[in-house]
Amino acid sequence: METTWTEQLRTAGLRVTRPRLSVLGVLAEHPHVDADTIATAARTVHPSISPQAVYGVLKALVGSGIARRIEPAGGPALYELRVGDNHHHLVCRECGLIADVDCVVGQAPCLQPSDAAGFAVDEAEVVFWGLCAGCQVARRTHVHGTNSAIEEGVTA
Amino acid sequence: METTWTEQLRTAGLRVTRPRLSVLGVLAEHPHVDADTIATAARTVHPSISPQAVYGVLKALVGSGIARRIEPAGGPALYELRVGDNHHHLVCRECGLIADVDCVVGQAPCLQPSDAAGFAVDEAEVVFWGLCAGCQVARRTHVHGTNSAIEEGVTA
DNA sequence: CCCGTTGTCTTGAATGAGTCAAATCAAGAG
DNA sequence: CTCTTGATTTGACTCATTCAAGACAACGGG
Repeated sequence: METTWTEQLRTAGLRVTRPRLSVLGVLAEHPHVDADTIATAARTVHPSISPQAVYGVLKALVGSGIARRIEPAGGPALYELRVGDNHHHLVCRECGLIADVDCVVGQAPCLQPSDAAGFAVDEAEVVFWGLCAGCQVARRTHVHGTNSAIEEGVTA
Repeated sequence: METTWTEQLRTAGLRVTRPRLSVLGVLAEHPHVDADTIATAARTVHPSISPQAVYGVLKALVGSGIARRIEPAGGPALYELRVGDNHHHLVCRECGLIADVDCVVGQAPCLQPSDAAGFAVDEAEVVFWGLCAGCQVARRTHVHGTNSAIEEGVTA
């Protein structure tokens, strides 16, 4: 898996650079991260990387279909490497945790709204909002404090 | 319809003020508008209204369930008065036009992902991305210019 | 193995949506 | 009419993201 990054970049017509490999490394470890977290994490392996380089890399990756950008309401954009399999997301209202959901309907699922109003639909984006397991427990225990750590744990 | 705004505000425990009625007026005429457009439009009827007042009003309206906030990726937040009927949206990639879609599956539709991963889901948000009728024509006519006017037309 | 081209990264500044805080103002109860 | 309290104004500020110019490095050709 790891060794294909170089090939993937080359195939996409992109040069293989340190910043790009660093960002890909971070994305592989953390399924859903924002640009700032990527920058911080990437710096442990490539200290001189700049925030703008991260934005540039991400734009290139998204543009060539290697990564995907998701923008949950009320937060910064997140990036993930899982592309092309039309999956959706569960977002925790409390802590921001994100989990993947495979599409309920099959391959091209929600692509048919009841009334398309003349639109040529090419993508259906589905976001499920709710409370993750951890935050449900925290709320039941009446520990109403905000455990707002945005961590990645549900990878399965 | 118009006369109930006052009642709606009172029922929600909110004071009936000029800025609030102005914003409600704009929202009633334009199904999906961003805060800045609301401010501009509201100013034709209440010239002294400030942008921050609009944000405050919108927050109050959303908080009490009178309005709904939607945040399409890559653009500012939009507001609409249609609430509580669990409908979704069609967004035009080209011009930003937004149309409503009634839910395909019924009342509480997409609320059941295939694998909830322990989440307690309380809302499913669906966004269909594509090209509106107008932009399809424009593209076929090889008029590849950007007709980027964000207007409301599909209210039906 | 070195060199030049060209795409990429760095540095620094700017934009735009949205928020926060203090002071003023007015809705509506008494 | 007056007072209380919630709403609005004004102004400064944060944060994510983008733009621009110059320095740098990947990699194909010599």
